[in-house]
Amino acid sequence: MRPRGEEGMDLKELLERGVAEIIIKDELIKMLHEGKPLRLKMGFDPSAPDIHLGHVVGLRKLRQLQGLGHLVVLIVADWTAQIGDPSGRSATRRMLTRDEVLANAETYLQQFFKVVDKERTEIRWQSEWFGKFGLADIINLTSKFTVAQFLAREDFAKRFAANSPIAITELLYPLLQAYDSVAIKSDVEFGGTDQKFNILVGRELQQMMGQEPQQVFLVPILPGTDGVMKMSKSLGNYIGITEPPKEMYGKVMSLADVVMMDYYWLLTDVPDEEIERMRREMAQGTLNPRDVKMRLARLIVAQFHGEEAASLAEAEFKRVFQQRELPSEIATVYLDPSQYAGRPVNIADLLMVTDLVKSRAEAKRMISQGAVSLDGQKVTEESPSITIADGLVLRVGRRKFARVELAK
RNA sequence: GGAGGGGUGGGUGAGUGGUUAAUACCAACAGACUGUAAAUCUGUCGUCCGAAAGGGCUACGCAGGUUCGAAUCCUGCCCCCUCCA
Repeated sequence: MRPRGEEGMDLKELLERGVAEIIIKDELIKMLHEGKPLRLKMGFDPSAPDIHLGHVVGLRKLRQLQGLGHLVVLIVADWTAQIGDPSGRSATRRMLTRDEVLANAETYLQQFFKVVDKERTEIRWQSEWFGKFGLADIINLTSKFTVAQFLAREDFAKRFAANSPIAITELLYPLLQAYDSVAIKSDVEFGGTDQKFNILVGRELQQMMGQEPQQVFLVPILPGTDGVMKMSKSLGNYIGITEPPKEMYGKVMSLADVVMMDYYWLLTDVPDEEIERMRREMAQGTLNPRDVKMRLARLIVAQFHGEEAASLAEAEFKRVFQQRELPSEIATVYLDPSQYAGRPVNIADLLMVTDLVKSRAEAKRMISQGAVSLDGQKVTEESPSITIADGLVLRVGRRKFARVELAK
């Protein structure tokens, strides 16, 4: 599934809708009018192979520009991934083996091409050029920049002022990224607003090495499902593009209302005027935000799973969460008859063996909170036992279900 | 090389001998309500036994020790950070 409407998309809209900043916009427009295919640089860190909606914001822009005939150059940062981050501050940036890099790259590409056109993409491995880099090359590279230049970056300046550590590798990283731009002769580099500094370093290095400096295309950072922090896997507030339709739909529905319209703006093709209209009508109270969010959920699921899956996910959502009925499919757990047939079974035990709770303590908590039901009947006793009948449906809270059956 | 600060439950971060399974905030989970898995309110939030009352076990970087009793004191070790050189 690909975002719709990218072919022949209005240039003005392409450069404004869902865009944070373009440096230098006039030059980019000029380049786009010249008609020759531009090289659109996008980097990928193989230590984090899963793509979530936050990444999709930029990928949609790539796709739209591909629609105008331009070429995406995807850089697999295999070389830096194999160095790792020796500062050890982040467990996510550990050193990867060659095999891990390859496996992650494969996963990534598979997801990447759900949004970006494979036919108009060139894949480059960073080790192509850094593989033959020596110490002299690195010193040569660092000699082109000063500490003052780096302190111009707000993040570094703040940390420096606050006596917080700044690892040398953190200074090296933008240089490597900048050299990538030189290596592939990038015309435009894409990234979130947090990449501004790094991408600008790329511009400078290209100029120093006699290339035309790349343009900088920055997209806004997408807020996560909590509506406060940026979407990221480590914060657990993300929606992955390979998540199943139901899950994806549900997660969109769990978005804080305040960021709903950002999602429309950044991740859908709903026209600006219509977004404005919805915003207005919700403020007036004539439009139910729930319906606006349901439409959003549907649009997003459809992008990755198709219209049909989106409809099914929506129907399922209505059934399970709005009407509190059972989902269409419930996993069946088969129990050993010699242990469970024809005798009373403690419900807490049953919740354990069906994996609906993590511990007996949790099971008791759930029961006392009135979260447990059997065939739709709420469990109210403190320590209930039942005799198992085939097809019995257990429910814990709103989202967890299991059907039990005695194994034959 | 020298001086100092610190490692606490998913996260931030209190707590300097007992009433501390450990304040608070965030996240998470449940319930109510609703406009949705939004917002709000209430509750829960190590685990095992127990219907419950209650009782075990495990937990404050690691290993020992002092003590009736330690996250808190002592010793050693590991790790992180800051400053001076």
